[in-house]
Amino acid sequence: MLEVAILGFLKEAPLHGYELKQRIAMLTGHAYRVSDGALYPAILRMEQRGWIVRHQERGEAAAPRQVLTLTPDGEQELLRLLRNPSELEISNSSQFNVLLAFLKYLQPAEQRAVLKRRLEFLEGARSFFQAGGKPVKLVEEADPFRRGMLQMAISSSRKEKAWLREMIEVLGE
Amino acid sequence: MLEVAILGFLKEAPLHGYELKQRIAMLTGHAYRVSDGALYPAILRMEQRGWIVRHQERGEAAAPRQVLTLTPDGEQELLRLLRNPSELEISNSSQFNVLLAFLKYLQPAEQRAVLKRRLEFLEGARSFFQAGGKPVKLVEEADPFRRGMLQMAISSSRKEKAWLREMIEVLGE
DNA sequence: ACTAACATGTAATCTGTTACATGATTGA
DNA sequence: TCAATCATGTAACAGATTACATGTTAGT
Repeated sequence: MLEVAILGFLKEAPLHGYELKQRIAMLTGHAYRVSDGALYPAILRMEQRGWIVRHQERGEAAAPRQVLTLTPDGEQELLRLLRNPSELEISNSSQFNVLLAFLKYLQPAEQRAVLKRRLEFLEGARSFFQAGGKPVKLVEEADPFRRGMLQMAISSSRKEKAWLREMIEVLGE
Repeated sequence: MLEVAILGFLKEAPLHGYELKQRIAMLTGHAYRVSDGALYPAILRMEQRGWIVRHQERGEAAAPRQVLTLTPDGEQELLRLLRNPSELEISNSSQFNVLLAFLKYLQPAEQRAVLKRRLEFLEGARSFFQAGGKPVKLVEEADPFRRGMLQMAISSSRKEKAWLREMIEVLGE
């Protein structure tokens, strides 16, 4: 996820680490804040793999900025990651949203394939949420907190499925 | 998150590891599947800390089940975790949902405090989602994938805030 | 005969969190 | 003067992923 986000934002424009951190926080609605101890080692790793290069620039304040630019290899890696999402990236909303944020870089047929995988996941007879081990229907759930969860989950799932179906049709075949 | 889920489900009833895995998957709408390499070491850790005890039972098929029971210490730990959620657990929807699933074990005033923290997070002037570094309004977002993200995020956020306000009022003062 | 579900674990490796470490600029 | 924002990094530790390892039972 971190890697997709870094590569994705760098494809849009060269950025330095601090800026990446802010954009990732915004992208996820501040639900995920990258820590320095995750970000800077990740940048270093990706530099060593040849996906990004850095050049120094004097900072606005404080330490000099390490401006990061995507290499052709990095771009290929981004596309590869977007084309082949893991099960986690398909099933987890936050992870999937990161994919969605950079899906524009794929071809329509590839975009369609990713959206279809997400739709199939959501459509799967997964009857989520349960109390005593068995799936629970909204009306049967007595706990108001779980009722709330269920209600919100059902409503967002419905909305997302409708949107996915529409997009898949537009991207069309 | 894993620990809250394990302790929470075990407060409902003694369970073995495999069953815990299934319940956690259901709880999260299959968005999060605990791997064996995460679950069993976690169980061992929690046993060593005195939060759970195990007793063997012959398996229905396969290996003998290690049925896990919550100790009084484990129960205290669960309550402690529910009362003092981290920023991540407040800000991340999936994490927050796990809290919600076991919030019934807290006192109304404590429940209220947790819901209020979540509401404050959602209400914060965070203007989430962005394209070029600045917050973006729905109408200004050209990328259909990001538009979709934004739309769905706005709608679920609205729904959740309304629900939180209602619950907070019901829980009183 | 094979696959899925049942059931538990370990080991290598990777990644993340948290805390430490440093230091400049801007605004209250 | 103090806090916030800017800006980058390292180190100790905890935790997760993936693959390995083993074996049964029920259904097709």
